[in-house]
Amino acid sequence: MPFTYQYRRAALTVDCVVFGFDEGALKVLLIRRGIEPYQNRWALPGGFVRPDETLDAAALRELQEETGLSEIYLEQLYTFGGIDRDPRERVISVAYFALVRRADHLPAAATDAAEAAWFEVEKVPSLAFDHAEILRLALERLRGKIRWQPVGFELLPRKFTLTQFQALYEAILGRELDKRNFRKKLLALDLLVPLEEFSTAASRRPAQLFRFDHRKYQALTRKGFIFDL
Amino acid sequence: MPFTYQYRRAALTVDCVVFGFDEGALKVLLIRRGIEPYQNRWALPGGFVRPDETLDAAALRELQEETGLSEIYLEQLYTFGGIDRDPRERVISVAYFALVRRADHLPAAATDAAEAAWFEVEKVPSLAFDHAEILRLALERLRGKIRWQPVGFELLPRKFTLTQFQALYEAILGRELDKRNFRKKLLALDLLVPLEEFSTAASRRPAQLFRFDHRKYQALTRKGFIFDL
DNA sequence: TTTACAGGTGTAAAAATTACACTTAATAGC
DNA sequence: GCTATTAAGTGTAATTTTTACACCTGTAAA
Repeated sequence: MPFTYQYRRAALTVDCVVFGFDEGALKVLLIRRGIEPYQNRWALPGGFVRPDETLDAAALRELQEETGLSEIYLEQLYTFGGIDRDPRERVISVAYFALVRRADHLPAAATDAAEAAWFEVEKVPSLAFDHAEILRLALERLRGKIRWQPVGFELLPRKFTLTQFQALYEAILGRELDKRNFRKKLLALDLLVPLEEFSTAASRRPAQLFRFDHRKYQALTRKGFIFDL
Repeated sequence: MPFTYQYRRAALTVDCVVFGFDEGALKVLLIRRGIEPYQNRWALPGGFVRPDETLDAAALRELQEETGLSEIYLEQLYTFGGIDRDPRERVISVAYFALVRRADHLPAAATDAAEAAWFEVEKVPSLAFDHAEILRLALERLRGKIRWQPVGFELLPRKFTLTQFQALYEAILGRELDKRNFRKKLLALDLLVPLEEFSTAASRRPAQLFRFDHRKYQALTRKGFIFDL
């Protein structure tokens, strides 16, 4: 027990709200806790920040360890410092939210023994700690953010159709959008590159595939832009 | 030295970016550090979070102690967890941003021995730690936020003229706004209550005074509204 | 060959935003 | 007390943006 301090110190954790889009629904990745407290309850992936690790690095590492995810969009959300968040002792949690391409990653758990699963955001079970509140805030942030920055790209496969894109936005915003107006505005941003390919999968008319132009996106992001639907 | 842990633990602080509006300019409150590190440098007001205190409570307490401010708008901004932020040891800082009515409060320092002063946001001196980055982020947040929520009210006296309001927005956004259009949009929000009073101070035509309708504001805030200028 | 189904496209009406200039009420200086 | 100065206050027309809306196309399955 080598580390002693004059005053009590809180433990520091990160928790990640990982969103994915699949089967037309917005989903969130949860893990089932193997230990007390809240044993067997579903919770957000997360864990302790190591002494020589930045907060961002801790969030990335935990995601990698618990879910096998890497190369994902990650952004700090909010820091939760309620006194009795954790029944054991005082724990401060820096919450992150992440967006992943479901298609790129394994269906559910990856490495750890812990069970992991995707839940539709409207159908999550009772969560451990204050994780329900963290999830609520993350959803609010995602819904707000998506109107300013087309972060939705992070949730779609690298090649996608406009219909897929619209379905994603409708799932996140929870309302229907006009097809023609949606396409008009989206293409007007000049961020999509039409490919010479068409989706073949479905048994219907093939749809043109697009990819996202990261260069133009970053240029626009620096200047700030509006993407209101 | 009674508190011992198996692993090293970071210290936890709060830092506050306090904005005020005065003499037509957006200002930020800084204190001069009395001790090392960065002795005599200007820094954001802040300090350690106590073991039984929420983060919000710590921010309010520090503001009260260091600047005498109370009853102010306060919002969590971001958490800074760089490894070498503080040369002494690892310190995690939860940054807040605050908006205060300059007229309601003392010109500068209030209680502590430390010197405190307001600086125009474009003319801040070199700051201690990573406080320049925190300030930069707070400014960005304020500029973004003010376009969605009329938080500017928090910076003005309780009774104000439309010209004062416009000057505040111009100072924050850093560009001139059209007087007629500004008034049209602002009054269309139906959040201002015209008073039967007129400003007498200046040596010119008296301007009508308004106050802010908190009830309508809260109702609108719940639904979400846009205030684009 | 027909049917089912998502893909794809343009225009007109309505609403919001922008640009713009003069009169008014008070004080200060002569 | 007359004049100059200063900010207060006010409306409309042009432009731009947003919204609402319906039919034809291409493929696969029946």
